Amino acid sequence: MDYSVKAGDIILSEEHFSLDETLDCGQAFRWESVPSDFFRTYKGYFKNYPLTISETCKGKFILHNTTEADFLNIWKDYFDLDTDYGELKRRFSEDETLSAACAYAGGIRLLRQDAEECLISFIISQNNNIPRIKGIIGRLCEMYGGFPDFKRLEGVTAEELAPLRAGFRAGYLEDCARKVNSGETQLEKIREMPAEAGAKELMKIKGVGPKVAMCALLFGMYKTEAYPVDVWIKRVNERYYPNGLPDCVKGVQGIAQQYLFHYIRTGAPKESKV
DNA sequence: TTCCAGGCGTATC
DNA sequence: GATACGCATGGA
Repeated sequence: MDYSVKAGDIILSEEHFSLDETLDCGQAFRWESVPSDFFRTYKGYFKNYPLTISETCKGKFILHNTTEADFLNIWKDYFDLDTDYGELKRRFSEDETLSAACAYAGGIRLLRQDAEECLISFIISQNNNIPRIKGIIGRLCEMYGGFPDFKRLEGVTAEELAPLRAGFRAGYLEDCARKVNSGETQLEKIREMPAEAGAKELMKIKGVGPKVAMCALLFGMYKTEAYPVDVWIKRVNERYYPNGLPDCVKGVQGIAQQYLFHYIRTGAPKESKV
């Protein structure tokens, strides 16, 4: 990673980074591609700090209207720019499937997102599709003038959330807000726990099962050993890893999961019937 | 019309 | 502990 300041913008070089592959791969739901003169431009947020970022060519980026202080304090961490993804991918290359997945979409990075936003977002994600998840979250942000933290959601009821059209998940959000605000669920303690113990704690919330808990830990608390298993990863496990994951992913299964998730959905050859 | 979407709660065995 | 089924909503 290398950067410079130029006319109020940050100019960033990072070889292992693609906006499409990182911001539109189902780990974050508040980034949208917008028209521009550049190869690609996205608008989105960390918490409620806005950013417009362009990819001008492979490995070259502009963070528009961004001070060096904001880059160093917010965006460098958010985009996980201190982690060497080249080194990670070299480790993954020991495994044939992961090697193919990294070759297919080598610009994926694991975002260091906000814990509260991720917990809420992945409760909404269950038995749902990505465009509709984005719609519900968009309406939530509209209702509260930005993504609400749990303090903002204190005492909220499923009825009050009806305009979101979140369906049966509204009741889950109500229970989640109540448990976090009462201190029954302590996210900062969970952040310090090993993933398995943290997941067990999160699963006391109604509507949080193993998959949502692991997503909250991986995406919202950078627990890289958390390995969320959804229908797609279940297919990966059955097809490529019937005897378990390879040793080379130890400790960073969650990052490997991102490459595998994207690969099995859009890149892997179709399974032929025997 | 039916099926599916980054699952989970509940009932039943 | 394993398995079957319903669940709100909306797009394909």
